[in-house]
Amino acid sequence: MKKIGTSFFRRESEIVARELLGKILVHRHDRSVLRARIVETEAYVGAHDLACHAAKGRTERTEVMFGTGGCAYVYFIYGMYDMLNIVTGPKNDPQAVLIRACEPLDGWKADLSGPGKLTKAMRITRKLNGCNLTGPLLYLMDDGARVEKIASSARIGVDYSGEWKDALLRFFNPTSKAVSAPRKRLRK
DNA sequence: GCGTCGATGGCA
DNA sequence: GCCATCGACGCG
Repeated sequence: MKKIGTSFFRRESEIVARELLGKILVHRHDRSVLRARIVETEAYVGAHDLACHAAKGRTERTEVMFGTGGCAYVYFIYGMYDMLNIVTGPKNDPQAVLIRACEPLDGWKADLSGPGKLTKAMRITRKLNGCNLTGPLLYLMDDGARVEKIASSARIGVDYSGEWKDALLRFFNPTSKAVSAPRKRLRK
């Protein structure tokens, strides 16, 4: 069981999105520790990716994505949900991986089968935007677990993104029951 | 089991 | 006026 370090995050988001499957997300909150295994991710591959928020330019909201990989990008959407992303790649290359679903660990009973559900249950909010993922609060662990097979599909909810809407940049563990709802759109 | 719809607020 | 969402509701 080892904590994941900076070099892991400084690579392309597609690679990181695949490798994050099976890794453990840890949030130390109040006096408790919330842990969950990642089973579904999406890669947003850069400013040229029209589904990536950074395609609309460098703004206060997207600023974190322009930093070096290894920080959290947490944004608020639909007036009620926070989305957790992991910034990847080098400085000034805005890439990120959206964490879409996890399985709770340590006997914790929670439904983490969706990006909004998982942040709510894990108490992850915009206050963690910009947080360094190699720090003590929010971080990732590798316990050596291997994901047998990785399934892919188009990303969810990005129909507005032209030719990018069909890119196979959603990755998930097909054996997990915690994968978010639109399992159907999988196309191998 | 499906499709549709409304909640709700920050952002450009 | 959009949204990297979710749960409730109506159907039959």
